[in-house]
Amino acid sequence: MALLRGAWTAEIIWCLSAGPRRFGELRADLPSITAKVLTERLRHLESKGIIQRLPIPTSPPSVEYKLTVIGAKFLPAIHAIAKVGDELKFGMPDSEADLNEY
Amino acid sequence: MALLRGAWTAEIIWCLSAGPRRFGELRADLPSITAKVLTERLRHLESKGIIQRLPIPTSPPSVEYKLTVIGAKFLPAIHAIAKVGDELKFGMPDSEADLNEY
DNA sequence: CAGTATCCATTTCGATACTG
DNA sequence: CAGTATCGAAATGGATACTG
Repeated sequence: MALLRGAWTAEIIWCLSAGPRRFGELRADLPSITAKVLTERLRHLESKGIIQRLPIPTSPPSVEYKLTVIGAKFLPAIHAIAKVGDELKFGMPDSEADLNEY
Repeated sequence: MALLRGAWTAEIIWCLSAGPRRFGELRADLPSITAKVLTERLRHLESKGIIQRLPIPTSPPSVEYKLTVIGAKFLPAIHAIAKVGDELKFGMPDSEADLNEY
């Protein structure tokens, strides 16, 4: 949890789960994140070894971010979280949810 | 993620996954949480419908907290998170982790 | 036992403006 | 394009002391 801390963190990992992505693409994926916060989160995740930053020396410059092997280990957890989110947002079709009190 | 926000939140749900638990028991489970923060988290989780608070009119008074049906939906996600945590702390025995770059 | 009441430090977020 | 610089607001966390 300490590693997933902070707004957007899980969402960023989610976005990178489909493959490497550039800074601008991440901004587009996360419509309401600011450049400042995105940079903060990316730097944080990088410092924890969860993502890797790869500057590509083109002009204009571009930078790619990708999950590391360590970062990929979070995917099952992120998917599980996303699944709960969906269930709570849309409900489960043909649910038996209320049949068994926990 | 918004619902799991805050330190201790996931740990509290984890503690309640084995069954109802009283305030004092939760404090014992989470050795370094303060009463104030525990109360805050419990009230928050209650307001989101994730746990239920059941005062038991004894003397001295005791209060039980338990997961709601909604709260139980978080368990797969919490377990997945816990699993990653273990992997990162102790490493996977006989790992093939590094064979496939993500 | 199960909390409240204060106070304070730190972290985090967001908006806006600017740059190599 | 991919950031950085500032600033202020808000959320969060922790310590300590007190209570019905």
